[in-house]
Amino acid sequence: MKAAVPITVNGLKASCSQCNLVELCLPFGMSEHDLDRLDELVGGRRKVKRQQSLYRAGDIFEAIYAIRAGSFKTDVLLEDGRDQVTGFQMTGEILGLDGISAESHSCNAIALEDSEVCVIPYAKLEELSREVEGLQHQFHKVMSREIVRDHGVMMLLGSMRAEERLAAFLLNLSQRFTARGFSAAEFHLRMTRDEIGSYLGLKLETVSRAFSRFQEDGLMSVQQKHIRILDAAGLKRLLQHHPSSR
Amino acid sequence: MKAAVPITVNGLKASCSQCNLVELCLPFGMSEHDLDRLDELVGGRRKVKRQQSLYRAGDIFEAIYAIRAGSFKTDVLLEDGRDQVTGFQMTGEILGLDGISAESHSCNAIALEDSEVCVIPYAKLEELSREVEGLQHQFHKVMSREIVRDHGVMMLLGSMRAEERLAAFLLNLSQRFTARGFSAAEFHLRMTRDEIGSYLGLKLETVSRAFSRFQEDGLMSVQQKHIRILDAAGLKRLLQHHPSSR
DNA sequence: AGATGTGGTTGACGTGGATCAACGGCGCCC
DNA sequence: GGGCGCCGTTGATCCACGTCAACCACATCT
Repeated sequence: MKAAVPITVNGLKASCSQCNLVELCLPFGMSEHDLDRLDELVGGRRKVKRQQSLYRAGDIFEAIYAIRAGSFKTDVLLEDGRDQVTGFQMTGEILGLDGISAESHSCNAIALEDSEVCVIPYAKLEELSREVEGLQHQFHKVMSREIVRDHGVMMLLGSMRAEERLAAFLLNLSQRFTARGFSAAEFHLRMTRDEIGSYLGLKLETVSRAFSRFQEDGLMSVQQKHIRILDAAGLKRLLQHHPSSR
Repeated sequence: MKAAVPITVNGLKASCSQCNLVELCLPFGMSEHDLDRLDELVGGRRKVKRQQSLYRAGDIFEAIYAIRAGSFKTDVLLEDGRDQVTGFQMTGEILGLDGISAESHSCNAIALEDSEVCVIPYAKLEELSREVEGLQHQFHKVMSREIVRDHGVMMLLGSMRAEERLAAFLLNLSQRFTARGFSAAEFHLRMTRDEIGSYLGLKLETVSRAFSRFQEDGLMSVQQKHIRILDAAGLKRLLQHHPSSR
């Protein structure tokens, strides 16, 4: 439990070289030597309470953010009120890359739980990555990874059926929890059925039914947001088959 | 009409500063001074015939490409044979950004017509963008724009109905043709109904029916791949309404 | 403990788009 | 110039998912 602290930039000097998330975050793969130079990179930290936004669509773009603790969703809105969750982000992942192109953000980033981010002023990032080759390279990789990830989601939305989508989603979560040292099989969903549905292009009832189906089939146990995967291989098998390979 | 030339890197010295696509391509927004430095950037040109690939998923990543003439599609494949078109690219647009993250390409880039690209060796791009601030900034914007574009497609795939998807697609094409000095209303589709369907997460029959519907409703005239938009405002109106705002 | 609200589950029913099938237009190539 | 193959159109039918509605589980507040 953390003490209650107002949601502001705080003066605490953040240091990438000291951070235990270095293996997951922007500096991944950088040399010790280059890493030392990053101490000037992080402008500060910022806490964001559950349901509050780190930035909103239209905000001018000044910084990107590395998640230090907690998790977020990003979503985009259409004029007519429809919205779509474009991603869920966890510790070590980078938020805000969408803002570079238009110098203003194009989506909302909202905390799914009380969270904390490192603020990386973009001007400083560009400046430093002109000097530190490793940083430049890693930053490009992070952006490219985001593009590849989005292609995966497009694949999912464009050509998978409901249960396949949910299976792919859960396996992806599981793998990301594993990378963070948590159990691959048992975890707590931070988002609602509605948010999962929005991300997967499904209605919340369909998501709920797919969960029930997986449970009936012995693939997993589901109690509200608490998930335990019992048969990961079975879930993977769901993805290998054509939708209607009659 | 160009003379037939074998599909190889040719020795022709490409020059961004002389290129009439500069307003659309990577150097967009760069100063005259910075632009001069780009002459070392482009490694050469490469012609790609219709249906041939510029690169394939799994190829090691060495360069990104700027389309000088023609157009491409990119697609990703699932193990089970399903595939999904992730984008259509036209002159001035950049291909290959997906390759940076894993140092190998994650999708196929296939020419929709006989095309030509500028080859931009990635190592050289990183090197030069450490020296030329304008280039660094523009490159980041191009990557970010790709991310924003992908979010738009996710929105489309996740929350629009068939006719809305096609309308959005056509309006997007129209706008990109306009930016290239072509007619906003009348153009030639370079891709098949099947490819459009794959991109939009629909079957080719559904795409065909939506075209027929638009024609019946007087929104456009369609003759095979030749499209004329008669009522752009009507198409836009299709996008403003909820799917089932009963 | 009871009231209230948010999120999740489940059932009954409707529908948009997939599937299956037949056919038409057009270019290409022997 | 006739046959072949690809692409596109259209109709009939089916089904996965959406919609609508009722109900339940929990958390929070008083």
